Amino acid sequence: MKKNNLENENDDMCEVFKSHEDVVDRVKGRIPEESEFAELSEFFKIFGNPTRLKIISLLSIEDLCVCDICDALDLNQTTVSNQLRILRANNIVKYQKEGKMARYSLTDLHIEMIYKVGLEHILE
Amino acid sequence: MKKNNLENENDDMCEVFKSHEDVVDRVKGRIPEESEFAELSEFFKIFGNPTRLKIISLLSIEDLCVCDICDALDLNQTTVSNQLRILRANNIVKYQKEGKMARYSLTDLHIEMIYKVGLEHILE
DNA sequence: TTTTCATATCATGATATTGTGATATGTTAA
DNA sequence: TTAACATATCACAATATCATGATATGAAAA
Repeated sequence: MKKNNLENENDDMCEVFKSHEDVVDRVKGRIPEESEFAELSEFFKIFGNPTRLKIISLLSIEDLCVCDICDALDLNQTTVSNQLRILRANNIVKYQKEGKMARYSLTDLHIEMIYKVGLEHILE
Repeated sequence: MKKNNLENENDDMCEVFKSHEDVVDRVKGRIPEESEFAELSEFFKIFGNPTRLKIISLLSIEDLCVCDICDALDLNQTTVSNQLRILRANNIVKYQKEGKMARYSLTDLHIEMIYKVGLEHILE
């Protein structure tokens, strides 16, 4: 039994979880699907770790082999390799084998953009 | 005792964690400080949860009260309120009290940009 | 007052993520 | 072959995060 009378346009009451039905209906139809939110959150989760961010930061300057990343960040090889695996699995870095070495680079410009807008945000 | 001879410019060996010293020295000087990576990863961590992304997605369409968010996302009030607290603490949403209600909105355009670039990335 | 409602905080068990030691793989040099 | 090296994978203890029930706060209505 909902109110049909519109005698007050600025009625801001939510009346026990019934909320503003018109507003709710409008926005509900304009957001992505469940599965896309799941995928997107997995993607952003990758940026939520300082080690991975450092790797992304380095690779936004130039392509590097695993060994150089370890050295530049003063991290052990297992740690870097593990994080690179996660970055690869999430399509954030790619690599090219060169003999014994693996040269890593960022997958595309989206990655660099997100990293830089984030950095801008926290520095402002 | 490092090699000084440059007889081979394309020498790609890393010689046991000594890596490519010139490259490493160059990039090391161009990345942010430890504390900034910590802060930035905390910031991005917020985007790494589907519930919070949904809230961000809704608020990128229009400002909403807690009740509307619960209803639009079919989530219980505690969950939404908890995530809003995290979003507030991380400067991702702000709110305005209007009587009993709290009307939430995104803090600034960076948030919307990051959300949208991420969505673009996973949809391509 | 007291009641009702919108929102916030606390506490917790379930689950996920972290860095790292041990070890494996695969490539090149000897 | 064997040895040395660059990188990858496995396993796990320590830690962090999640959703949610119980409860608190604070504003407006009665």
